[in-house]
Amino acid sequence: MSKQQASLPVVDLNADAPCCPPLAQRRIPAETAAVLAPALKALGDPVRLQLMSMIASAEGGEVCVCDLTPAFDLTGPTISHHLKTLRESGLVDAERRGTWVYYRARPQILRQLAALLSVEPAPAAQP
Amino acid sequence: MSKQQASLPVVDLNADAPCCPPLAQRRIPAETAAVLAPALKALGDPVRLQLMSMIASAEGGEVCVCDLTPAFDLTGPTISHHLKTLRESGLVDAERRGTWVYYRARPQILRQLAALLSVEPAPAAQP
DNA sequence: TGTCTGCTTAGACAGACGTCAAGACAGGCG
DNA sequence: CGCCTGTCTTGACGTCTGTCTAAGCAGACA
Repeated sequence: MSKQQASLPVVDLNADAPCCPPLAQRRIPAETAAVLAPALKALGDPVRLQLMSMIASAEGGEVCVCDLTPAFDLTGPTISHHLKTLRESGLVDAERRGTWVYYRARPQILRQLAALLSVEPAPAAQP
Repeated sequence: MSKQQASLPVVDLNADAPCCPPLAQRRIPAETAAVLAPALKALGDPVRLQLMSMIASAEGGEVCVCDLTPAFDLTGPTISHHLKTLRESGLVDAERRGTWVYYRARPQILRQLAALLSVEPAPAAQP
């Protein structure tokens, strides 16, 4: 097997380097949009955005579900459902240790999205 | 009453400076999530993400709807609907000039979102 | 071993979303 | 003035999403 195959995903969401130039710099191709849109969609819900923030900002890099659930006026299954969405988008990872399940962020994808949305610092009145 | 009223928007999406610290640095409050999530949701559709890219990267800073529609296998009304969604999220602005309607990006909100999703450069293998 | 706690899965339901066809409106041109 | 082109709005339809209750599963502890 060669290192790169044609069937490899067009965009590698796990790469450390930005996968693509900023959205405002060049028109992004349909394939890139199809890969990145689901991650943005996953963050497009207030509950999931807060969950993502709680996980990503957690000390030690991980947080127990038992600490996430009481922070919302939602039932356990609903929180679990949102966490599953974040998991399937590749934004977080879960691991069971004994009784509890711990979630941790995958900063690579956040970096990809931040790079995608980045804009030049300012319109900068041209000289 | 103090200078700030409770009814003021918690987050100013049009400010040039980032409204809030990165999502991974501190847990974002519910109000912030409620304001920013809709913008992410709007970008969470592949068609709208491409539209946003086409508008934001357009030369001259604006683009005619007549140039956007033929780029997709979708009907005019559907593109118009997606553009309306982007408009209502505050991501773009529209202006009619004669027969055609021109769209232009609002980079402030993109900046807010990029700042929100930004992560420290790398985990940096500790010495 | 039995039971308890914590998390996920399964099923159901109201509401929102993406898409299209048809109609309405604005502006240009013969 | 009347028609034509280009875009937006409206209404409809099927699908997806967010939420809940009920049930299932995994591990801990007496």
